[in-house]
Amino acid sequence: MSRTTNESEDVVLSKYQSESPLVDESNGGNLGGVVLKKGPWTSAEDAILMEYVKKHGEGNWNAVQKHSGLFRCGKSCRLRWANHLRPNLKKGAFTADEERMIIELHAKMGNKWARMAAHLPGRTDNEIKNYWNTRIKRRQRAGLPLYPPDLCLQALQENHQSQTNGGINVGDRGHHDPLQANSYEIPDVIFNGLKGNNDVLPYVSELPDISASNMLIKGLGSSQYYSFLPPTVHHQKRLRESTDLFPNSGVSVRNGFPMFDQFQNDACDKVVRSFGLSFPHDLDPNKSLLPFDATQGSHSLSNGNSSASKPTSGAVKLELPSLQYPDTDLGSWGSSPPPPLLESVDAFIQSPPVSAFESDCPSARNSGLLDALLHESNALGSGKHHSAEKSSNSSSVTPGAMVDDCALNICETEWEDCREPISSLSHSATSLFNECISASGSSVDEPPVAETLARSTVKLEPVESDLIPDKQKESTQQLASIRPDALLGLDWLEQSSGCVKEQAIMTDAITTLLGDDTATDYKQMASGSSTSSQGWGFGSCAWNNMPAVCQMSDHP
DNA sequence: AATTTCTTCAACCGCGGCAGC
DNA sequence: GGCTGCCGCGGTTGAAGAAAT
Repeated sequence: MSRTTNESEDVVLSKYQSESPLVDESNGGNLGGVVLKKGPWTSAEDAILMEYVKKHGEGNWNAVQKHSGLFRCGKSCRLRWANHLRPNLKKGAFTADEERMIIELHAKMGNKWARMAAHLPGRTDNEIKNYWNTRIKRRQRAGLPLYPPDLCLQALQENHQSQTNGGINVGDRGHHDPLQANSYEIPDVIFNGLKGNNDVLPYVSELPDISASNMLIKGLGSSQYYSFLPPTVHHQKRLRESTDLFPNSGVSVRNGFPMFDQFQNDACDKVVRSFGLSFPHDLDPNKSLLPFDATQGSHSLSNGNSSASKPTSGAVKLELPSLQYPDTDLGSWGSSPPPPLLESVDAFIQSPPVSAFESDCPSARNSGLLDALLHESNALGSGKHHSAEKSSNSSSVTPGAMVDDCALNICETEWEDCREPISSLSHSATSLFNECISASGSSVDEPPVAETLARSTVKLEPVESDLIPDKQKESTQQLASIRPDALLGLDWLEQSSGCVKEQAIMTDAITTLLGDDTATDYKQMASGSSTSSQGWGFGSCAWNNMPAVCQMSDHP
């Protein structure tokens, strides 16, 4: 849609110069006393610009104003040309193919709109960007994952198979074939990308060779706590939104995602994307490395204070969060409440780093949380004769080793902050979990799951396990692996607090909120997938070993 | 029918990279 | 090496239209 204004066609440009409020009087907008116009382009201006480009070709945009009499800055001209006047521009809605392409490309590249546009002839970066943002917003509002739930389930099954066959190969990447990989194993290269994306995840900068991906990324990439969640019956509004999104879809959401068929054989993609985390591939598909890219699902995630603190309702406006996270102030780290780790993860999810294969990653900033942790670890470790050295020199450290050996002890004061029940950690985790739940089909009309869960988690009310139906107990055990607090490695806190039974509350809440059917589904799926706590605990495991700002301290 | 709210997208802004001087 | 100007990119804004109330 071009919003070229039609006003008095043959614009008397001088009119704008003198009268229009849409003049750029800012620096650079006033070239030699000429006030440049801003705002919507008129068709006359378009004509002038087109004429100019015909004569002089593209480029040298700043000369446009001089030579054509167009009172627009070069930037504006370039933009207008590139987005609207350029020949061969495709107008109209994106085709299914294009949509699929965008999704794929975004998974690979993150928010590299221009690069994505290069793969979509006739489309502009702006169009793609707008499309993506709109899509994210829509799906976010709908509480839907970017990717169809059934793919999550399938991925889960496949993952289970792979786990059954090969077990979890945590930390041993030496003989790792990425293509055959455990879907959750994210190579360290991801963190190389992270290091380059300080705005997004500043806390991992300058990480030594610790396999941070083991700590963090697996948790995010892990889908157990998401994909096992039952398929859903969307409530009306959400259903409408999803059908809006995927016009071809019937009741089944799956049908609305024809474009994902090609991902069917890529469990990794499915798992990750189902969770709303898209891991950009190496541009070389053969490598199939998975630089961390998490895009969708990011709003609940990224908005650390959204879901948990407010009832989830249709009225809740889920805005795209600003990515402008304040710079980390390590100086105040020790005293400032909750380490913004998950928020940074949230931000990270929102604006995934580009593949580490891209060379344009800026250098890391030595201001990372994990960096700080490591630093402290080293300090403490040297005192305690812990093998911090080991961790810092190892390029592949198992999560367990991380905890056992790394000595990344957080001082108690820091942990005190973490314990704050309504910390951003719990918020984020709850948001995350809420995302999972809602994506699984709970509707906005349903009780606010996350809030309920959060309350459960926060209150730590003891519940007699005897009061919990067996089925729920089952679920409880399963759920223990997927609870947001578990994901955050908070298990030990509860245990140390004598609140183990609180898990039951979670299950109770889940069962209540999801309803019997879905709860049953969930239980079936859980039991069908694995009875091994390790299998189900993978996500938990990952999260338990995650940055564990929370965990690394005095864990017994 | 009027008003409000939401969605979309064109355009702007600021920043960084690069080249030329 | 520093400065300047140009270009391109990605994030954000705000007007216009659509949908909901």
